[in-house]
Amino acid sequence: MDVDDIKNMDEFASIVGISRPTISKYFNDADSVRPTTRLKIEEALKKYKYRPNIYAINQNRKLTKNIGIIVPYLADPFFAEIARFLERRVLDFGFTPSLFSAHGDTEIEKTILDTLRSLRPAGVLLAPLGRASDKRHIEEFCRDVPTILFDSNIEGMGEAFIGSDNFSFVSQTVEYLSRTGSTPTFFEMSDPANPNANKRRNAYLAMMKQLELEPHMVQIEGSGWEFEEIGHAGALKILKQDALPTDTILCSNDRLAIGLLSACYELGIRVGREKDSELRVASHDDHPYSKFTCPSLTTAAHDYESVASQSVDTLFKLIEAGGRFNNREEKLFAARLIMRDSA
Amino acid sequence: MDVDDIKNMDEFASIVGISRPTISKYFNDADSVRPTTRLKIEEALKKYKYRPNIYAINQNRKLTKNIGIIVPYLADPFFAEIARFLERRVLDFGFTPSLFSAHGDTEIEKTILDTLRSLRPAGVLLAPLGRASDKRHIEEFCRDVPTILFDSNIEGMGEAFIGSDNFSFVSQTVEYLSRTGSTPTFFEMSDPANPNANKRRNAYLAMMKQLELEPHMVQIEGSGWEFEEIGHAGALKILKQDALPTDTILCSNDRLAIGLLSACYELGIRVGREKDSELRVASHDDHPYSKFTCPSLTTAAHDYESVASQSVDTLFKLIEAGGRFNNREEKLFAARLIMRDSA
DNA sequence: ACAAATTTTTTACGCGCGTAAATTTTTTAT
DNA sequence: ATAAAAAATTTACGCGCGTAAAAAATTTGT
Repeated sequence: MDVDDIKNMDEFASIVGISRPTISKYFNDADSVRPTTRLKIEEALKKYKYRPNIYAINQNRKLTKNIGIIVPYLADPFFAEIARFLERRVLDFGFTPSLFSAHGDTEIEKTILDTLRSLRPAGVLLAPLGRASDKRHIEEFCRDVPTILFDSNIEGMGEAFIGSDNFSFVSQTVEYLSRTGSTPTFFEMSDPANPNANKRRNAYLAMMKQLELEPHMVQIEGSGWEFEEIGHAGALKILKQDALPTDTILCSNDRLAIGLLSACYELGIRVGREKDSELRVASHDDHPYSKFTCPSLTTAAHDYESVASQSVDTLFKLIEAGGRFNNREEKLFAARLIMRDSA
Repeated sequence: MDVDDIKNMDEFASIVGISRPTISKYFNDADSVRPTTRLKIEEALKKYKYRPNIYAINQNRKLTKNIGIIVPYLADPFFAEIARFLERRVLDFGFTPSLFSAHGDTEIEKTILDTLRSLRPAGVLLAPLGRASDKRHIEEFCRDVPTILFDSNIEGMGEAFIGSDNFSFVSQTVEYLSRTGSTPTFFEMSDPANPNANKRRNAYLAMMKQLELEPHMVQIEGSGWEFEEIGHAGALKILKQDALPTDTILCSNDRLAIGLLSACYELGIRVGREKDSELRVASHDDHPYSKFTCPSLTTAAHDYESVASQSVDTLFKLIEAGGRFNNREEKLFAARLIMRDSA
């Protein structure tokens, strides 16, 4: 039955009746031993449920089976969601994911990097804070640890970047909005920390030029990661002074839109695509809550699954390649327009 | 300058000119060595930035400096938020937090427990799935690892439980709602997985009895952790058939309320405490997004800070006590009523 | 059935650090 | 200054496992 007082591989080996090196081989790769011995080991494993000491293993292996996952802000369900996909995929490869959140803080991000380095992970999936990141620190980290960046790109950092194609996001929303109604006004933070925000701004300007429309920008104040609060406060200010150039708003991201929609509600502004609506609102990200805003939010969706899969696959390709690529790959996934009630 | 090719403590010791055991002592407790030697070590540390191998340390120490944190569903911002508090507090103690999410899945929770056990953590903070948890598995885990439960209680599991006082939540909302308007109807899932949900139901019934009011329950179908979706679908059904016994709804938790409010919006039902409102809605948790619902949600707030602090403090008390308490402590924190626009 | 190829066993060392015991050095108290 | 106390050093062993090399056993091909 359950006899689990086996404390090392030697004991387990003598119980199974197989030498320790063979047992060791089995745990490194179950297929590297003869089927008959594998069976013997696995049956003994059920009876005695012994597990090799993870610390002893990692001390002696050049490469651990740990994969670090770092996100900038875990309280944002978008990152929680993508982290979930990443974790699952890492487990599929037989590796152990370790999840960290920088909580929007530069120093915490640095601490995580240091902690992670001492864990000697096989590789790391990093979604950096962006502008707030300590680039030198990240660069130094990437020299020691095979790292793939995802979601937020920082030029030259890491061996590859996997993310979403911001132009694809914005071009679809802009095209849709301008085709079905008035010209969209771009609603964003004046000084965004996230590089995607800048790319979206540029994409908006490029699209408006392409469509030969006059661009309008509303840039609100605020810093940090409390985007809903920032969007709410900024929208209240703008809406109260009736300073909107058009009656269609395209938010840089869904979290700002959530704040904006709540401000509209407070002020009694009817949002939607119906005839009696005063304002249309669309956005980007397909945040898990964008389905439950009032009205539900028209947005452009990330391909979570693809970004996560590609990130993990690329990381393992990198690990197999010895931690270095010849060229820094960049892979971007297109957005999918989600039409709901807000626009 | 930066010379970081020191690979073990022996090398570092000879560079500093101090014996290895003393260096080892320093890393275990910087105050355990003479101030002058401490200074020597710390200056060398800056020049050569050596860090002891974490795996070698943990292999030889009976107790690691790891603290496991397990939450049932990290995509719920409530858990992301409390995890953030917990992490910070654990770091304050000089320990390393490892965060895991069961993603609402029994098997994942079991896997996490197994992984964590092999990490030999000094202690674990566990918010279990609840009814979906494999109790035998958790019980077995708690025998090996000093564990504190938080948020969701499972009788007898772990050495202590820290959470919120569900009666405090419900008594305040019920009292407020019944005092200022019509009798609240309790809105919940018919078969909730979370033990807090059951406690809230009972608290509602007890409070209604105490106030000598007739209780009304609306129980909606659904399973899993997508509470917004469940609340939305359930509310649509109820509202469409006009089956509400009163014009005041008290949701079991904010995530259900978020779904319910979006359903109300879709159906054009005016929610709020103004004269022309048709329905009042209140809830419990003070979910990070409850400020941005339409209308903003009147709710009862957790004392995040206290629950987190108390959980971590209790865990370290447990660790110092050798992993066992004589009595299983239970500490509950009261709620704070947050009045917003929905009721 | 025999040689060749494969797998397993035996033996042995090393990883980096914790830690105990005995000794030496330094600090503190009188 | 001297004895007592505290801290540091020396020495040495152990933790549990990876892994290399050589020998032995097993499997495979013919």
